[in-house]
Amino acid sequence: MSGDHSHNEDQIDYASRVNDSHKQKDKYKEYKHKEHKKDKEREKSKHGNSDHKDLEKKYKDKEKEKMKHKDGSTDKHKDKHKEKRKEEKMKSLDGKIKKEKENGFASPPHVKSEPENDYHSPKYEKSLKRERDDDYEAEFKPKKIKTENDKKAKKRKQEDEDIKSKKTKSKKGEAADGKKKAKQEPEQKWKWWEEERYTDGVKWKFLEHKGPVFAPPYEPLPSNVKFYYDGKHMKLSPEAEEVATFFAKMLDHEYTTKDIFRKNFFKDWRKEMTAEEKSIITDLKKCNFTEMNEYFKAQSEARKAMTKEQKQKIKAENERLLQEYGFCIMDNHKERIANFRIEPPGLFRGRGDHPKMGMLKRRIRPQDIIINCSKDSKYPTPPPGTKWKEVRHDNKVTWLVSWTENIQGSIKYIMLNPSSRIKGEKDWQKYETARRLKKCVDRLRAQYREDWKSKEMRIRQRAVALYFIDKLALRAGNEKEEGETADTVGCCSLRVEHLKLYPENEGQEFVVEFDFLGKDSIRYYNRVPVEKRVFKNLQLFMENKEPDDDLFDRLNTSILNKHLQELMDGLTAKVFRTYNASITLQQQLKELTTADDNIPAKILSYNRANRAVAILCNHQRAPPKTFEKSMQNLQAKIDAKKDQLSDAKRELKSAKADAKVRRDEKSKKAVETKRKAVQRIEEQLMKLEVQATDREENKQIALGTSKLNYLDPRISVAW
DNA sequence: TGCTGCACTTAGTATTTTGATT
DNA sequence: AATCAAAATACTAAGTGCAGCA
Repeated sequence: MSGDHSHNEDQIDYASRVNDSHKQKDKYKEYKHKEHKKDKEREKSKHGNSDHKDLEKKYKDKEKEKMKHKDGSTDKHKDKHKEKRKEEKMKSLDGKIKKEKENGFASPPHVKSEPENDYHSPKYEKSLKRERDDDYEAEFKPKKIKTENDKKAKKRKQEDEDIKSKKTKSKKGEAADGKKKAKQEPEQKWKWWEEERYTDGVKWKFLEHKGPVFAPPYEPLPSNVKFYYDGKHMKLSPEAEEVATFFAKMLDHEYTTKDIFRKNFFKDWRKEMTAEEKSIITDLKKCNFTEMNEYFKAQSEARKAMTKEQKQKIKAENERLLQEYGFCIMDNHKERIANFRIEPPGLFRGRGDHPKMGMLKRRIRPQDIIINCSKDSKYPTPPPGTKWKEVRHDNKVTWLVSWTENIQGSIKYIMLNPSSRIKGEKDWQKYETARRLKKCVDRLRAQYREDWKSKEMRIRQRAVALYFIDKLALRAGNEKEEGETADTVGCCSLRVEHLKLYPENEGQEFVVEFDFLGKDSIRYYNRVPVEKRVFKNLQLFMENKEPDDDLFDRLNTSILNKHLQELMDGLTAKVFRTYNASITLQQQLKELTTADDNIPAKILSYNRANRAVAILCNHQRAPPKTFEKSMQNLQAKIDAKKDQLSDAKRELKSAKADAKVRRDEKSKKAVETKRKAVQRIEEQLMKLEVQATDREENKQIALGTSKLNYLDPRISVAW
């Protein structure tokens, strides 16, 4: 990697959501670190379903398999499973895998239900830590590592099981006490990543599910909750009332102050009114929803104040629903569905300056629903007296249910959970592609640098765009329909008005300033020095153009992607984001960690690295609502600690003085104790302070997204 | 070549749960 | 037991990219 591609955080300056101007006052500072957050995360990690971590394990295993193959096994399949079995010893599932293999994905037979909670030992990660000096690369190193690897794997498995079955709460120390008696797991996780994938476009052979769960019907308000128009009480028809409640529920939200939102809402609301209502209600400003609003607030208060039993009951009911509708059977396996509930009606909450915000999102009925399942499955039954729009059997797609949404006219789907085979495989592939990119990225970079000099405008534009995508991790930037969505852009759709060129800026040459709204109307602001050629090209591209003209007028995403496809199979613009996020993580980890750091220090480093990635990808969030308050609380804690510290110090002093006079064992001991106390408090204080800085720094940065979508779990595992 | 529709990933926010602390 | 922050999860909007068509 050439030097100018290292993404360091000072490249990226400050960014914020523009449509929320009060939130952007804080400058992005040099980030510091957080100690405990991750600490806790790892140390405890009780409840499973951390899909991500789960995946880490899967990848890990899969990789191991690959190594084995390289080691010269001939018959992939069998060997694979034999070895695996051996490894897993008595794990009770002998033959299971094999069977699956054989009857492939025939219809029903017996279905194995996967334990839905995939626990994942945090310790497991630790124990792996130095296992491999992995590189973010497709290179496997079969040799020596293998044996060691296997051993550890065994151990890890045990731990894994152990944790799983025990739901242990105690945070154990180091890996040492991890592997007690490994309990036998009755239910074995399905290791889809050890199986063959479908090749042709087929996504499954058998699919059975119960269909979606519809939103509960509207419950009219009690008669004492009134709506007033122009000061006068007015009883609304149920249809109009329902829509009114949508608005009433949002009264505290900024949305309801926005003109577009109000306008759209009012227009759609009127459509639901009776002729009479329509004739009376002509001005939203004269509508008084406060009683309704208060009613809903009271409702949610009441819900919070419910007794344990009541809460239990609701929980149980949810659980029942989940058990019944939350799973499907796909190719012999019971898999979790991500979103089995149909989106309830409400007001559309577009992000940024969305022209359609406030529009009524219709209630979805069975006759809007398309069911997808296999022919030989038991079809889901529509609610009594209703019909599905269609039942189809398309095994080239992964969705179970779809419907067309009325705001944008786009299609919504019900699909599987990320832990499912179908999603996991895709995710795995994504990182594989990114690894392949690593192998040829140098060549690609050389090429686009060359292309900056091309005689053809379209090639130059393509090359510069690619440079941005690579260096700054910009998104591709498909064009979008004007007026249908918020005005946001990505690389290919950048307009002249989105960048400023400075031949000279703060001591640096050829600085480009980006300022635009990207996905979700998150502001991207960055000032970055570029190479002279790029700069000259940009000047050229911007010549004689209006601010709202396209910067790359000879380029769009499909041209760019077509080009990328030629350079490397499967390469598209977004692969660069994955690649650069992952490589940044890896670099940062390398840079920040020293081999013999203690655990907290390592965790700290991991967090920093993670944050660097989030900054690179411009992942932001609105500062949490309770931010100010929680900050104050923390500050109070710090102050208290400080007091405590000075007290302790004083005590230490007097103890010392005392010891000097008395010169006996007892007083000496007392000094020691006091000294330790001071030390302890100092440590605690430091921790708190770090926490404070960290929280401040993290205010606007969202770490989750990168962790979830961009960072190859193998890097974390290897580390 | 451009357009559109579809399928799927990525994203931020809202809500719920957890677990630590007082 | 009450409170609160953080983590996990639910939700759904907003992207990407491809295929099929004219």
